[in-house]
Amino acid sequence: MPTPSSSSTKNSCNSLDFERPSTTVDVVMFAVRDGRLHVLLVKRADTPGEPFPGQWALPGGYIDVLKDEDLEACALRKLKEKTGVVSPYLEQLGSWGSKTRDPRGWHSTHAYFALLPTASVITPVSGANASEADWIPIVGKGVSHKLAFDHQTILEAAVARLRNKVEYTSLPAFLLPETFTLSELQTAFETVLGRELDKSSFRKRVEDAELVVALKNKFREGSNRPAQIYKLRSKTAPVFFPRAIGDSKSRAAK
Amino acid sequence: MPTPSSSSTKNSCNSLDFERPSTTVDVVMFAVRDGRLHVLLVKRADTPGEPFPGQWALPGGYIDVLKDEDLEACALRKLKEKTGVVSPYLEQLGSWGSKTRDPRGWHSTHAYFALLPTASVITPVSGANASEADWIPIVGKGVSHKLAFDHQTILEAAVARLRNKVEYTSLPAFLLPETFTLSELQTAFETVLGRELDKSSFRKRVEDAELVVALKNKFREGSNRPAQIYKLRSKTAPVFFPRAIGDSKSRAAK
DNA sequence: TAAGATAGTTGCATAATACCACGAACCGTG
DNA sequence: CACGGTTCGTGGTATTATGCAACTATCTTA
Repeated sequence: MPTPSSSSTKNSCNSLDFERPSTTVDVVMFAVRDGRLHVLLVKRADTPGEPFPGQWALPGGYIDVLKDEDLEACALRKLKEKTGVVSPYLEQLGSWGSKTRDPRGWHSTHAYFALLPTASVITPVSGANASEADWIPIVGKGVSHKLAFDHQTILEAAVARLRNKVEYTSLPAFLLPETFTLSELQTAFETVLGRELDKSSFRKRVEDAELVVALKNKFREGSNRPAQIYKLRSKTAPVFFPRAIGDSKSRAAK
Repeated sequence: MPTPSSSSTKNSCNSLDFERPSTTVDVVMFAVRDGRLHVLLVKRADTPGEPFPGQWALPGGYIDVLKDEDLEACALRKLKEKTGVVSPYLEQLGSWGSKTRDPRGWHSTHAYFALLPTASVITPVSGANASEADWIPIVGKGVSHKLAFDHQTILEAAVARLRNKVEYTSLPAFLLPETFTLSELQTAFETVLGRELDKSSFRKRVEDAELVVALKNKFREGSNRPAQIYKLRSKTAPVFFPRAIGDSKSRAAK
């Protein structure tokens, strides 16, 4: 993760030029491990002079104007560097920028969030060039660590967005391996949602939306009655259900 | 709208420093004029050397690291400069950044979209310091002009987002003056949606969501039967309806 | 072979909307 | 001052996707 070598306070030049804010890209990467939702966080270097040394932060960093063609390419690069995954579900989350969010001066960040299939999580973290990294479980609105910068805010926004979208999209499907049973799919929804769902309703919904395709003669065996194995009809495009799941009371903002 | 005085190709300094992308904020401002949805566009200066001279573009420009506290403040500043409106509905739309979207080099922009009440549109455009500006009608997915940079893409994203949100939120209410009749409210929805709605369903929806409050003994007179006048229960917070409007077929992406 | 567990189905209740029809209040005209 | 025309406002049934509950099916384990 690149870092400006001059971490001096102001980076404007002799400047008739406008002083320009620094720009970063951060990625909130979600995955399910042993039935719980996790985020990938990195521990910042303990170098003095660097802001928030030794603190947990979202993976990300400065845009490389030579390597990165555009914002999404930059996010994908960081994703690949950290997890090795090349084409996960990736969505722009929003951007945060202010005078004060980074002690080095005006910074803005473009935040993305990604959903990684469980398979790829087995490669937990290559201890790459950068510092430590680990999967941290989501607790409540975020995570039980203090995060660097405004990453707490960003993470909470990502969790809120994901939880909200579960209500009417098929996003949790992207947290599963290529093939899965309907029970596993339902569990993924429940994990993200933090609440149990009715089996019958869930299956009708999935069926009517034509989200999945049954694999002929493929069954998950070993645990009692064998379960039909399915795959997604579209590996990349999420499905939008006609109505939100859950009772109208539980739904609220954004 | 500020512009870097050195419009030379590269703006990195002597630089051990990382070369950093330029950052702008653009605002898609919507309003309803004589029954049609409009956007505010500005004509770029005809200065040679400037990219896209004389072309229509979204209002926006570079972040002022001295004046702007954060991104939203920057968007609000531009809104006020162009329209005089100080507290409209404002929502972050997304960000676009790439090596090629601005011929001067790596640029990224933070895009917002705003909904302005019809009253404030009477002040169409102060010909302020900058160049020409005008309200342009939305046709189809966007506007029938060629726009500078990737502003066509951004505008289309804004229109799509607005149209999508009409289905399940009360956003069009922010396009109306403080007080209005239910018919006017419905018309605002229809204007944005581009399709007619059933009166009975619409009113039940609005009623159940407790979106509006009736003003006792206030009626719009002059046109046949007087109509009850209402105001929003909350001037700032949108309401989320329990289900999407319209038949499930018409609904599709994002 | 019976008990337990997971998979999968069926039927009725519910909630918010679509669709259609009607009543209410005001405006113009003759 | 009756009467058609227009806009405002409401009420009734149909539709659709979900919630909820009971039931059957198939395998494992003892």
